[in-house]
Amino acid sequence: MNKIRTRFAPSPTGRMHVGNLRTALYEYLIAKHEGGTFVLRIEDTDQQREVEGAVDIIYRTLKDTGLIHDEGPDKEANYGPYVQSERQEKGIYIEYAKQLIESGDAYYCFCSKERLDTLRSHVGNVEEADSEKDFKEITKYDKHCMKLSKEEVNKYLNEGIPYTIRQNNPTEGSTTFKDEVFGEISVDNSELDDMILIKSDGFPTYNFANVVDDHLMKITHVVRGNEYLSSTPKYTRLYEAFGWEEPVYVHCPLITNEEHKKLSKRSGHSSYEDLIEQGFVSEAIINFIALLGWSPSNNQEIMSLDELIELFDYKNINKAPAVFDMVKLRWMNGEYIKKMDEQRYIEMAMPQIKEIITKDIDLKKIAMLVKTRIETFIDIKEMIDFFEEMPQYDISIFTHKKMKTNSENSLEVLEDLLPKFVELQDYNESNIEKVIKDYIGEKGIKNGQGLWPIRTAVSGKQNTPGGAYEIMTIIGKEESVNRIKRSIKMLKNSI
RNA sequence: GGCUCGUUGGUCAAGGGGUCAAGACGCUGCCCUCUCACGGCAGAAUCACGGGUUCGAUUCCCGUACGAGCUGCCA
Repeated sequence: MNKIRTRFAPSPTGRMHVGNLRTALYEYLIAKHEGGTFVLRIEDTDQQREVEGAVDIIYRTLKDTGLIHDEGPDKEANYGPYVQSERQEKGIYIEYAKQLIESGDAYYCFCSKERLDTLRSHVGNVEEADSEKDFKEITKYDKHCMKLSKEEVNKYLNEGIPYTIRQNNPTEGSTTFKDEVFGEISVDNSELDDMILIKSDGFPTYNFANVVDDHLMKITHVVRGNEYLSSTPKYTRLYEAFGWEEPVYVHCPLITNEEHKKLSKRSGHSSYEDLIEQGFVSEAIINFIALLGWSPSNNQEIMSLDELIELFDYKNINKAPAVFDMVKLRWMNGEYIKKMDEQRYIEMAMPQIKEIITKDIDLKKIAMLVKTRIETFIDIKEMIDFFEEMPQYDISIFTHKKMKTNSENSLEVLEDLLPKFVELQDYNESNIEKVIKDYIGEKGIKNGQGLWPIRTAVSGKQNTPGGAYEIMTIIGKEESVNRIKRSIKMLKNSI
């Protein structure tokens, strides 16, 4: 059996869409599972849409996610160039297109945009239409230019009239292809439009370049989104016209938003970069999208890239579209943060912490306090603001039913303990704990009755990461004492 | 509109002619606990509908409904 070769063929139009990332992931996994080759090819055939710097984003994303390609523009091997505009310059596509013209499987088309417009027929009635969907244009080229004689074609060519080259599809019979996920699919040839192979600017269309390059680069498995399922029969015709062997097709189910619509740029989490900016971890993103439309036979959910390579089998990719569930991604990200080794965690958490805290206190300790409490790094900020500055708060939070606390007994605890903290020479966590524990023991009260008032007094919040000891240690003696004094004052005023 | 595809809890999903229809997220409750979180335990919640085939259909077939994708000199 031939060695598997898959390819990731993005067009450099901006950030990496998660749908594309998942396709890249599956392509990588399919290749690596079998020890095959993963190729990167840049499809920059649309000069209009090309965005500067987008190629760098592609490189960076693949590197950051660990989807390392074996061949590509930066890793030339035997099948280069790996950039379609460079291949176009070499005349590769036009050469193959002409071959098709020779065999009668393609033809020159000189139709103007205006003529093409008149071909569009409207379906539905504007007045009756509920939405634009109900009023759609349908187009199918009428093979007008196929009737041109060879002389006419040459004449137009010599005159420099702009032209495209179109595929000549049969109008009768049907075309069948096999997809590994969706099975056999047949379409009537009458449905097949004579799609454009070479655009009037000389560039190939995506569809044509794809077929030519995949063949030339010996790609064995074509993995792509389900949105290409409908155009695949036209690919089949192309392979047939060339007499080339068709690759194995693996069409992946769509990824949708909560509204079950194809994930769009507007969704806010549609690109890898968006997700990173929102505090997600690369590994978690990869893990999560791997599970969108696929699951391993052992039912494992948390998987490293290596485990994915081991477990991945495209035979059990799903057909149904999958909703991108932000809530589950958040959970998974939290799992990765909890498991993360300390050094890397601190490194990633620190920028967030420094945005909130300017004081010279133990930031690392704060970081460790929130490690099991966050799902994304962005979550840190709102949790730790009280370390920087005591928030405005209402004394009603001293009252807690389960802790059996209220303003009166909280005041008592604070007044009893304040002098002890003031006296405390070595103000560290274990000493603070000892003071409080001793006091609780002497008074014969529950832990909660002693600790709730203190934690509340030094934080001004009902919920905090960490308990009284940790917070007091971090903010230090002076600040602790000041905050307790302030709370005592508030309590006195209200009683 | 046409073509193509899809439909197991709210979401991701396993399964597949006879099951109490896995698991995970989320949700609810309990335990742990100085709060929140972590961790542990428990619970509610699913085979779109209608016909077949069959002793038996969530599973196979056909329709219907609903949803989605495509219908570009975009990819």
